[in-house]
Amino acid sequence: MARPRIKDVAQRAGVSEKTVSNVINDYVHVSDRTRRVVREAIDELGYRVNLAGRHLRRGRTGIIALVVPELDLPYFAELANLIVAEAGRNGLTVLVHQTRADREQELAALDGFGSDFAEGVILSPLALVEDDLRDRRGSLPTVLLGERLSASSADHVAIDNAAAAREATEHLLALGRRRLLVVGGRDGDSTGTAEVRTRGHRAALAAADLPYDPRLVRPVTQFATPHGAAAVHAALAAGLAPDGVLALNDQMAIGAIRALHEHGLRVPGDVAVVGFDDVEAGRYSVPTLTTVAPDKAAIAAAAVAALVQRIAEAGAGEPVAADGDGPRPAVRRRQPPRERLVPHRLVVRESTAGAPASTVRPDA
Amino acid sequence: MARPRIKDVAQRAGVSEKTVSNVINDYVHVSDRTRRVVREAIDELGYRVNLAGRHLRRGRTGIIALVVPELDLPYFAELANLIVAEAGRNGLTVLVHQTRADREQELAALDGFGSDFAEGVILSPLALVEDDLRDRRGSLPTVLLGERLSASSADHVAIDNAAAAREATEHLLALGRRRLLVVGGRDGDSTGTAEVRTRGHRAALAAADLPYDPRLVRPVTQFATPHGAAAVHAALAAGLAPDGVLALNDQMAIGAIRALHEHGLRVPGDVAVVGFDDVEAGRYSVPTLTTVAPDKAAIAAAAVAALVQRIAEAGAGEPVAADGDGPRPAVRRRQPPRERLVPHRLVVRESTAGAPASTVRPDA
DNA sequence: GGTACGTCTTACATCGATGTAACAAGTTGT
DNA sequence: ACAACTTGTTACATCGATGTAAGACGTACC
Repeated sequence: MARPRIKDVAQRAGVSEKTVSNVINDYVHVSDRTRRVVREAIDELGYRVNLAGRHLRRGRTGIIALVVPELDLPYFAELANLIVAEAGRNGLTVLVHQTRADREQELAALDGFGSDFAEGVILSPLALVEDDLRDRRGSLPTVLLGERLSASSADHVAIDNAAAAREATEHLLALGRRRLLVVGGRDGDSTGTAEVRTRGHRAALAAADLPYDPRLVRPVTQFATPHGAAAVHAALAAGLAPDGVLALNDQMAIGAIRALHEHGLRVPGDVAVVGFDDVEAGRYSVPTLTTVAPDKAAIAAAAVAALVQRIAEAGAGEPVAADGDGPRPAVRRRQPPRERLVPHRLVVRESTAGAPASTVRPDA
Repeated sequence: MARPRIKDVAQRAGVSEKTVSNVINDYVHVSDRTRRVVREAIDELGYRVNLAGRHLRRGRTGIIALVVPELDLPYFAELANLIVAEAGRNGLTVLVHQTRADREQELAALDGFGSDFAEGVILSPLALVEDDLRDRRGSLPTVLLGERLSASSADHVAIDNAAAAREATEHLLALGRRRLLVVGGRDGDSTGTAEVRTRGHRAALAAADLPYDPRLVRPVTQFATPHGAAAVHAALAAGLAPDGVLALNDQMAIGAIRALHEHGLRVPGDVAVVGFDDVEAGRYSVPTLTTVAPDKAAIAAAAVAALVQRIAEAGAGEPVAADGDGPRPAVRRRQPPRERLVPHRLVVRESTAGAPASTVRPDA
């Protein structure tokens, strides 16, 4: 009736509980006969190991948290996808949380949600400020994605946003576009994604000896499709007549294309559009979307690798499974935060090239 | 150095471990003074409850698994989003897994991934067949989404797919369209999504006294954008000249629009297109997409509610936290599987209506 | 004043799995 | 045949938190 325990398996197989445990964990010194008998008992009872018990004893849960602003933003969905897979390869299970860009939620995530369930956190912060990260007592191993928080004590994984924005802008300039609208852009010297990309954009303008018009930089409250559309509507209504759009993510680029369409402007004929992220939707939109493609698999791999290493470092100082009172292992020493830059490339498609491309054929 | 335990808090506060536990769990009979002292000790040490220990003792983990084919399919991402939120409201944490439509993975999910960590599973099956669900010994509480498996012992939540497909088809017929291509359709009498929707489509044709042309039903191997595009390419290449497309999800509809565009056909002028799922991409595509919109929030709510109930039923028969050897509670009796239909509605947009719609403005 | 009761706190056992150390058996060498 | 190993198995303590039952303390009432 109730779920069988190791004790039940042991009784049925006529061995001790520890022997069953040894079989389950592929301990070497178990005779083949015993092993077989235990396996049979396990099968007959439908026994499955209780992770609560195992985790308690082992001191490890094998669970990490992935914390993103919105899971239904395609960029984060695709990234979550890759991170779950990568974590699986490392024997870790991923708990996905979303914060809806709420600072309290992001702080809770850093704190392991008030418990020490997760062993580490991969966090894509939006609302946090640097002070939030300065002195975190709980100090759950943490890796940050995207936004950089300079004062932080956590590792950070991202593309070179300034260089990427600069390349995207140079691409538009090379096409002869001169009045470039930056959708989601924001002036300032903070380390936020919007600011860093805007600085890259300005660097490209400066390098080409072109003037910078602040009115063409349109901040948004969210990097979402409707906000991209609204920014374009507002810009056009304000009499600005852009011939190019640098949208700081693909969602906003798609919104921008939509808005341009509603104003009777052709893309790329009248206005060329570039996005960021290379989400799938941009590969099948009309027109297809030129975009800065981060190597998402590399981001996932780097983030998981960094977290695994941090967890190992943190665990090294703790008496994880040391019975008795032997001497403690070497004292843990916290390593300084690491910065990992991941490659990106500009993928040119119809929204800037104008050349018709054929849809990829699936299944041979 | 090492993470503080209840024992450490107790020592610091000068009380017993149980008293600390009582404070943490808001037990009533604790004096205000003691409560305050304990709270201070907790704060000073940065104590956080260890969930492994708590779960072991309580016999519950508060974790459910959500298992979907692909997290980066927008439909599942949006649904996951809602389910995570809904589960949170019920005090449950969600572990997200993806199966990539692999039968082994789906079976592993039903089995709780070989452990009894999760208390229940919400599964969107693609590769499972009915026999897989017939006699599951582990019998983790399970709720199925989408595909219906008639012989199953699990609850099921979905929209009325046949009725929805019928309504979508009737909409196309009402516009005067007569040669309707069914992208992703499939003849047969199974309970798979493709078959059920195709039957709904045929019912609409029959009700309108229109002939059924099997060549216009194009099966696909995956409900993904490129497959939708490929199906349209193939149909046009085969000389079929549809004036309407019923794509069985929005991803394929977007692929279909893309393919039609490449063939110089206008949407909806030459060909009207309807999709399923109402994903965000369809609200900002050019043209915007007419689609069958399932009430996703209702799906999430129904799925979580059903699972919560199943978990409660399953737990009722187990000696969850009964110390000693008192009499067991009443024997658990398994309830028959429940079928929950969730509302849907047809959202008419440009891809069939042709009337220009204005982009929604965000932020007031 | 003494008893009965209510409030607050504690000692202890327990959830399930596993590391440690000890102990049977069996093997090898001399 | 006996010591010195190796191999296979077991008893027991333990991870951290909490339910149970019982004890300590205080108050109220007769």
